Amino acid sequence: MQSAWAESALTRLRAGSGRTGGARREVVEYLDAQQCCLSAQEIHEGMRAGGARIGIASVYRALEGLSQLDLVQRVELGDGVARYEPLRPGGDHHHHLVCDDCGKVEPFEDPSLESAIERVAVGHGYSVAAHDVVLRGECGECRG
Amino acid sequence: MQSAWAESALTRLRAGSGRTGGARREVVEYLDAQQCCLSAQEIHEGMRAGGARIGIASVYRALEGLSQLDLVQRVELGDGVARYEPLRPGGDHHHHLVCDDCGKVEPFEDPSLESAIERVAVGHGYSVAAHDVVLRGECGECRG
DNA sequence: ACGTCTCTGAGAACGGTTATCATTATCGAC
DNA sequence: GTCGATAATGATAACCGTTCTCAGAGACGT
Repeated sequence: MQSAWAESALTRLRAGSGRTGGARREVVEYLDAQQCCLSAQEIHEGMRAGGARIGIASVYRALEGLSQLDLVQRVELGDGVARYEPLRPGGDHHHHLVCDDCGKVEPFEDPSLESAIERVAVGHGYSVAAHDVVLRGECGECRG
Repeated sequence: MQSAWAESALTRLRAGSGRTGGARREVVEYLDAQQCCLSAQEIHEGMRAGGARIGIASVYRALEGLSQLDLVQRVELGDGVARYEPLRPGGDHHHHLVCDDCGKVEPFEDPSLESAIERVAVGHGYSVAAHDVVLRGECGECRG
């Protein structure tokens, strides 16, 4: 059973070069089961733990291809590692709250934030393809 | 002639350990003359080009200290390198527009964006210490 | 000026990401 | 189904930004 996202991702990847090897398909399926962003290394370890014999290079290649097709969102949370998450059409567009203490990452969405961003982009003559908003601080638990 | 920011930065760096070597002072002075964000390597090269015999390690150390004191803002634009810019009190709090084509980085500020962020933080019980907003796309020139 | 202790700078080490390359697997043609 | 061309794969090396190490230099109190 595959979601519409996974199906679309495989189709569009295949359209690029005519072929789809096993590695890219497995990456798509693994990503499809995730809720929030993961680093390339986490994806690699998770897939190996699940029995896949995939190489780290293939994970990066798959993510690069998916990113260029706007099928995954590349997210930088400020710790120097890139994270990735599926970009489902019309779906749950969100950003991230990061706790500096415990490292917890929490998604959020806010329509007024989105409209403010859109206003800025238009006002500066930009055609904005992507935007990241990262809030860092202390979460409720760490504040005690 | 030093700005209030440079003076405050040197005073507060000195308060930390009691001493201020030449390297940190030169980094502060160099940063003080900048308009927008620079990477550590750009800062290093710029200072060497200006005749300073500073090592890259000292640049990173100075930036780390300044960052902990909230005297510089660390900015990630999504290309995997950290950039830094002076954080002047009460001043021009801004975020960045990045052109995917020509690489141009342009600052912007938007009060309604700030208030939307503040609302999100409060709503999630976070005490937000910092936030980054990065918009990526094509600038007016590259769109033709 | 002296001694102590921090800062400094060169280079090594580190970790995430990208490039290389021999091998494997896919897909169309037959 | 088999074959051949060719893209994908995975192990490893290379790369690059950042951090660590350490001997030597410099700053500060006396």
